[in-house]
Amino acid sequence: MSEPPRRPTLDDVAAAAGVSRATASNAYNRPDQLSAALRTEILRVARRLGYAGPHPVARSLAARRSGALAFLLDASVSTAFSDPALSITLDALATAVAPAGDALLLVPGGDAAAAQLREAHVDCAVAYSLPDRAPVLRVVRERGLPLVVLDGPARRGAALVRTDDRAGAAAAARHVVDLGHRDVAILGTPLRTGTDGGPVTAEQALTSRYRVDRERHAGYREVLAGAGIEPAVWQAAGISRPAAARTATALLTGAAPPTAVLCLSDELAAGVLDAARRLGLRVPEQLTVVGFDDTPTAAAADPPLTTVRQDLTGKGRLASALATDLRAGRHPHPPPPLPVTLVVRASSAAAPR
Amino acid sequence: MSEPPRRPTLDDVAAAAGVSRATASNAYNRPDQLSAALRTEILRVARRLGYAGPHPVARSLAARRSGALAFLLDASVSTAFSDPALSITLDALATAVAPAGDALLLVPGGDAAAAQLREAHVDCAVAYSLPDRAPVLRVVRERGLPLVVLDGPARRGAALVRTDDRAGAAAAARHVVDLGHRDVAILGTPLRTGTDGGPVTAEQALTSRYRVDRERHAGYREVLAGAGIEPAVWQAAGISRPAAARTATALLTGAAPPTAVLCLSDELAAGVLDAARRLGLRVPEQLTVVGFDDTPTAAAADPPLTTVRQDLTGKGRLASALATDLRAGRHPHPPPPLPVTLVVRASSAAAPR
DNA sequence: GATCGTATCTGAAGCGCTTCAGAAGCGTCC
DNA sequence: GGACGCTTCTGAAGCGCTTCAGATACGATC
Repeated sequence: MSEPPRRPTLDDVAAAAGVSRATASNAYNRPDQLSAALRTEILRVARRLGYAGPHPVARSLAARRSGALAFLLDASVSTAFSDPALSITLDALATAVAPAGDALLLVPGGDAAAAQLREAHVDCAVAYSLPDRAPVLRVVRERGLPLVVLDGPARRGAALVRTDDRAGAAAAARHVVDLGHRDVAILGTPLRTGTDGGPVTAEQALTSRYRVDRERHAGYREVLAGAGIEPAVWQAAGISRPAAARTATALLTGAAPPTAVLCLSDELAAGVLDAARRLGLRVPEQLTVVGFDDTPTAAAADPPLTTVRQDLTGKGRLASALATDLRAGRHPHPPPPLPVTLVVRASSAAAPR
Repeated sequence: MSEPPRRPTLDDVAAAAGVSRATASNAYNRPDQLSAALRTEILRVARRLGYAGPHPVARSLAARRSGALAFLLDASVSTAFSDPALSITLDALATAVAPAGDALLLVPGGDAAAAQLREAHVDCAVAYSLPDRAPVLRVVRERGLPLVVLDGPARRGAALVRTDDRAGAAAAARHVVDLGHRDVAILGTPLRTGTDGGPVTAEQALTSRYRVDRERHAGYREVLAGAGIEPAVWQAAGISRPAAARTATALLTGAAPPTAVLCLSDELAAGVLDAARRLGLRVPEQLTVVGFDDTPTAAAADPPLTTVRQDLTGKGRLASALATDLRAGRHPHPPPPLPVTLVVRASSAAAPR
């Protein structure tokens, strides 16, 4: 194995073109600072030497900016991405930052997250629905990184993007109450990792580590309590559709099966539909199921899910805009919560009598 | 808004601790190069000053390594992640590189991909099932980045991780042939973007831009042709389950409905199950459906999918190992194709007579 | 013809760190 | 008592680039 030849640097290009390094640099960064002819010549020489452009790391060091944002996840990659709401939001964010040449550095949850972020070549962090005391946020503070928080937790100095989850949940609950349901269950995400799923107390649900979950539970409860309904609250075995199906099977075959299930996400709701189908329960005649988020899963479900729509794409784009402000040293006004809409489809109907 | 105070540097720490910069550096990077007592003292001083550790970018420039790999996707984030096979592979890769402090920079397909990679602070790239002439690979070459290719396309100098897709497809086809099916359809991924889905010729399928697809189509064809069967080959409207369901509805209600559908992924197969259910077709009695990959979707489907298992986690781990070799300047031996296994579940049965 | 503005290019000072070749100090060994 | 080997620490040379304050040249301006 021969030693790989040293890659050319900007100095090599400058020397070969007979100009100063500053001029060679300007050929790449400030075309208006040199004559067009010379610029062309420099780029031609660069190509001849096999120079691929200024070294990104050196460029960042000198210019004090890096072309990447850290995207902080709560869970492992496969777990986090088992809810399409994440993909959609992330997609919008990635698409919004791409034109500026920026990319996203994926920092999954886990033991290594803090160390990864400590070494990350980023000048901004975007947190996606982290639990209240995520250790990785400490590194964000220590490094003094601008922070955009999606969904929570709130942090001083950070820009918070949130949806009016409570109002959305309230609308969903109102919907099932109006349909005459009295035996209502709420299916939420796992309150702690590694659970098999099952009933929890309303208090436990309201003190979830995730802001979004707390808000949604609170919204449901608000309306249900107002209607004199004490819902059964269950945590699913995971956030994926199959995990929800497992838990829903237990819920629907339990001692006091509900006639309506309010779910904290569309994936969970789709899992409930799967479980109901296997149990021979007809939706919506015998069981009403309501989701949350209005991901493609909702419209494609059988029957199509009644759900609470939130603008996931707008969320990602807003995060990008806030990150841009923060990186530029501007301190944007806190945006208002993004609105939600109840979308009534075919998975909800009057309570069986 | 006051000017933010300049963040302390290693020089500040060294000065405050009364040592040279080299020693302060060693406190972080080579604990064996200084006395434990002094090291503790230096770190104490650092904490007092609010020094968060060596600046990652400067560190990378000096040490000539960066703590990140680029993960190159063919499509947008939400599209790419609509197949869990990607999440699982990516998860394994991310988990494997995390202990070394490395993270993954997400580079989605699209116009900005090349520019993003040109600016990326990475010292290795991992390509996930890119089409044959992905423009982003040109930047990989220009920058001289080590490259690990998952599934394809092969590139000289790159480490290629592949699965024995052809054998897997052949096994799936053999299975349905042995069950007596003669009217067989193949449901593949879109051959070009933006298609509505529909029939394609066998030749078109065999010249897909994706190596994996070519191999799987070839494997099916090999066995089917040997049995004298000319399958109907369809491309789905997308790689997601709902997209597959749409196309499958057309396929199953067409002029010559198949009794068995071989699908290029589990998501596609799940979509076929959805379509069949809505059409009142019983699986497997009236229709046999076979998937590919054995993602969690397969086992959780109703009925559970017969599919071809490949070791997605192992694939991600192998990619990590190869990347490590490449980054260290070692040139690993080309690994053999990862093995596949046919997993027979409840979605396949003898052809209706 | 002196002054000025403009377009173009350069020198040099960093950006914040790693690392290598020593230097210094000190106990050991024969 | 001098050579030797350790451990511990330092000086200085980069890593490859951006950018700012000039320098230079030249046609325009009054």
